[in-house]
Amino acid sequence: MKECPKSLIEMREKNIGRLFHQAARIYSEKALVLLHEKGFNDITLYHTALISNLDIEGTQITLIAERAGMTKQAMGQLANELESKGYVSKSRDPEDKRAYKIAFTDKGKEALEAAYHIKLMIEDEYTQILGKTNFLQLRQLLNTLLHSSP
Amino acid sequence: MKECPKSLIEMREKNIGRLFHQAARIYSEKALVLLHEKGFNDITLYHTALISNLDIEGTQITLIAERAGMTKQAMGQLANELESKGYVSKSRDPEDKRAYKIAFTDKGKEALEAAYHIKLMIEDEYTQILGKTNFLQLRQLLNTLLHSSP
DNA sequence: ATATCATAGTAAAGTTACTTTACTATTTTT
DNA sequence: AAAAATAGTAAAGTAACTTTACTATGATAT
Repeated sequence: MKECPKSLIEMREKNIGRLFHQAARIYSEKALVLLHEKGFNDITLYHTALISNLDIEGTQITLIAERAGMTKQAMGQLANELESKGYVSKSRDPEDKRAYKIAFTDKGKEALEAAYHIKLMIEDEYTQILGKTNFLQLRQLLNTLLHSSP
Repeated sequence: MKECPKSLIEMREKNIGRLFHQAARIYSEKALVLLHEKGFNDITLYHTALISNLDIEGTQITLIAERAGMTKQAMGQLANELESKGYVSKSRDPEDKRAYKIAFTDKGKEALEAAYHIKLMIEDEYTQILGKTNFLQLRQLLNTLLHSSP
């Protein structure tokens, strides 16, 4: 019978990976609830893969997919869904007849703006918990980690 | 035509929620690659929902499910998969004939130990990037955030 | 003691968020 | 003008779940 070091039991407590996951999940859930409360209740977290990679002046599906790190098929599907919900428009790119330009509709811009305010609200909440300096340092540390990790 | 404040464009850069997500994803992917390299290549991230909530002395399916925040059906399925892969055993709980006790096999304990070393390796890498004090503070700040956020 | 309610787990179907494979319509390169 | 690359679509498949519905056992209330 293999023995199991005590440390393995403690392992779960402070694991930085788990902390990242929990933090991410809590943030997402909170943001989504608030977005739904503001009336945009047909948006899921999946949709944000498109929304958060769409430029104001419009973007091709393949480029959005690349930015989001997913296939163009999946992004095409997302674009259709968000188009039918009225958040984005889909029009032929005049410079390339194969391509489409996905762009925000007015409703889409309103949702984006709502999302921005929610972001500010949550950051405010975190600042109140941690203090301004600590919050800024948390963000800075995460940024450093992500930019230096290959 | 709705106008779009400039700040919305910058919004994506420093969003703390996105930082959490990216950090979590990068950590997970790295950990999984290393675990596969150590020979445990039939484990997915999904499986860690069971593994990381299993006590050394064995745990009932329903309790693991509760800890992982998922249904007992899903956890039952996970338990069967990990049993067939040889990482956990499934035996009737002598104190409750309805229940099963899921426990690590020797192979499971080896995988857990490997996971522990991988955790240490990644933390070490992060410490080298950020410095010891900063790394510890990052973990502390995340802990504070998660424990005070309702 | 026994009816009833709760709990542990299973079975099967459905859903979401994707990927893979295979295709068409243009554009670019040669 | 032919060949190769690119933008997008279509349809099927997969992973990671949940929902609904069930059985077996245990706890509680009379």
